[in-house]
Amino acid sequence: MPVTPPPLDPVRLGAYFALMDVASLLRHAVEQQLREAGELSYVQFQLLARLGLDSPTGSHRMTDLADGVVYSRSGLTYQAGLLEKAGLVTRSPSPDDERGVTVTITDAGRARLAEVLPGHTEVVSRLLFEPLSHADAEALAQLLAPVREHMRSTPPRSAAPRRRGGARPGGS
Amino acid sequence: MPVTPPPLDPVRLGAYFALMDVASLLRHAVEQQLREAGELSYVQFQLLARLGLDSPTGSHRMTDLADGVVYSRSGLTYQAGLLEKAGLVTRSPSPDDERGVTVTITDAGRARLAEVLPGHTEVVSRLLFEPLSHADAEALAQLLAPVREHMRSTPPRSAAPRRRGGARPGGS
DNA sequence: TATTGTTATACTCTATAACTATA
DNA sequence: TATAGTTATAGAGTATAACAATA
Repeated sequence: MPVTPPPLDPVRLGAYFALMDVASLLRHAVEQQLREAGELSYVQFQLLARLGLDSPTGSHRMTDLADGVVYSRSGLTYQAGLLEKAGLVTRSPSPDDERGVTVTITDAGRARLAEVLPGHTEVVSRLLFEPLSHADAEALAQLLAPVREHMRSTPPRSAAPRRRGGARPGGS
Repeated sequence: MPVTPPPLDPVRLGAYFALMDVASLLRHAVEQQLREAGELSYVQFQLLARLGLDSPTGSHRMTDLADGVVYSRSGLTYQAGLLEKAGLVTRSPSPDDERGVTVTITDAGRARLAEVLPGHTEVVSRLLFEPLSHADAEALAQLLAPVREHMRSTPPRSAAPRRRGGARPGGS
């Protein structure tokens, strides 16, 4: 019998809705730009960016790639499949673990990324950062960093995908 | 011939990705909760919340509802249709403008909202606000408020849906 | 037995364009 | 002619479950 939690105070409620609105509008704009400039979905862009910018080798295991980008394995397989079909990545069995698949960005993938990046930057700068000072941006980053870590380390509350029924939060 | 815009500095880049990550994780969690607790999508929840919490009368014109919640008219029609089918809202011709449609939340809609709200609050509190002080939340709200306004007032850059080809940003 | 990844499938959501009706 | 909304339709994306293969 869960006790009714205290409702969000107006300040937090406002912060929550502002966050969702801003992210939603930004994502919509960014997806449009990515689509028009390079036929990429945002998820595909994230995958390419991880491979091309984050990784020195240009490679990642599927599992590592999934982290934070996608919420189901099959979703990642789907997106990676699209990228592969477009010639932007290759997939090959991981050398050390035969179960694993290593995804590697191709030259075409890097080229596509480079093609898309300026416009992407432009949209983000214009939409998100135009009304923010550099100090604001820094403050924003520092506010959100611990939240991101917290979210990533917090179990999704239905951690075990093996359970059959799952806990139905039903109750009254 | 657009000059290559200056790339985002690391601070802004970090803020951007943190924002997108946080919002994405939060939305995912929230959608799951809404679905489990009340068979609602996030968009449907937003619509109900606007009608039930924002509006004193419990009514809104479609056009007003669309604002910021949905990016195409047909999308709103679709979601409003689902809500109506579920008995959570009603739709009727607007009294003053025969073209318009007024959407009104029903008692069942309010009940559903009340049913879902505690769990919703709980998820947001736990995921988003646990690592933030009240002052942090306030700072976040104040940083995002002008961004939201800016985004809302910035034309989507392809304002005219009448154009056929559209400008292909192609050319490298 | 646990983990990695794929496949099949079903479903939700979104967007475009064509259309109707009122202002 | 412009605006409000609906419909038809098509496509993209997601998630679940069953499956195969390796650790």
